[in-house]
Amino acid sequence: MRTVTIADVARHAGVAVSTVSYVLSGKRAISATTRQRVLDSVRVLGYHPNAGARALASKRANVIALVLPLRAGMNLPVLMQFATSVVATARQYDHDVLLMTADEGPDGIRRVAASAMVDGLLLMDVEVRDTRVPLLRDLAEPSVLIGFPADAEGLTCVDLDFHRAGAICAAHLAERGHREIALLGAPGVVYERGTGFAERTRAGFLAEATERDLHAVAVPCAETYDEVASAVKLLFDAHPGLTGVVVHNEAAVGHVLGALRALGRAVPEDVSVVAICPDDIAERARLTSVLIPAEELGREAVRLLMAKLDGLPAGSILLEPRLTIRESTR
DNA sequence: ACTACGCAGCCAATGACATC
DNA sequence: GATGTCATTGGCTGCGTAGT
Repeated sequence: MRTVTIADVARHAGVAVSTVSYVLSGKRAISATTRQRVLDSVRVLGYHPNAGARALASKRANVIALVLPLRAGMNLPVLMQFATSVVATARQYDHDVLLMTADEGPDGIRRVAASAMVDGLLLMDVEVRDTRVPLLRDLAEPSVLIGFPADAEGLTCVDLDFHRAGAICAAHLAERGHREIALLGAPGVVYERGTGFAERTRAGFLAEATERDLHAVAVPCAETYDEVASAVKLLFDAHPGLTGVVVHNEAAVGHVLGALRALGRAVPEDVSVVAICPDDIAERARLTSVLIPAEELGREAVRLLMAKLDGLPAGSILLEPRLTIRESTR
């Protein structure tokens, strides 16, 4: 059976092709009776617009690219929260999402953008010196970054204010009377790569600790139980007076708690723990935490990209972190 | 003023035909 | 036979306008 085109709908409804187009796009007023006749024909014939033809005529693909590197040390559940939120929000703006991983490198981004396959790009896991950033400046298509590169001039970026997040955690522990605190961060490779959020959390944490005259250390943290356990043991061997720990590593949170238990240190009686992680993880373990608002970040990123597609100015956004106090700190 | 129509144009792929 | 030129094709959008 031949696919149904807009011409079939027009014939069936007894109107012009352009009238059908206007009914469907809503860009011009069409009388209620004509409108209903067209919509009935659409339903009866089972018409769906041809995306290729629509892109040809409108110069809009109604597709955005989500560039997601899937590098070592990334936390997949959090990444999926972002991706889900991006796809759902894009649908609200009548856009679909093309998922790109990093295997193809900058060439892949260039190819997809230059071929008019997508109208705009969303980049996740942006590094401080991201090689993709210079490319984005040259591209005709608008883009939004989730994460901040070193030089964000002329770019639209969205992120949680991780510097503040690190500081808030240190401040909370200080207010609860802790004098010696530690940050267990992302895996080492993440710092070596220059991923902004990891570095900024550490900087904010250490700066706030210095400000409040605390003794503070920050160490990277792997994700298998054995590695976490030995890191935690080393930490307490080196700093026996440690009573406050901030964990900025979703995958390691559970292991850190297990390792503390194994060392005979009770939470929160002996050690207070603050996590920077999605709410569901913190909720499950009743941890005091700063939420990573993946859902909101994805939504805001799409919103900004859509604004840019409409030619509107779109400034960068830093979301203010919020601390939720649960049972793991005292 | 309002409604709906006609038609040019969007761009890459393909076919028809001419030239080397 | 390979190569070049040009018109046509596809589904849809949106400007300009005819008919009330």
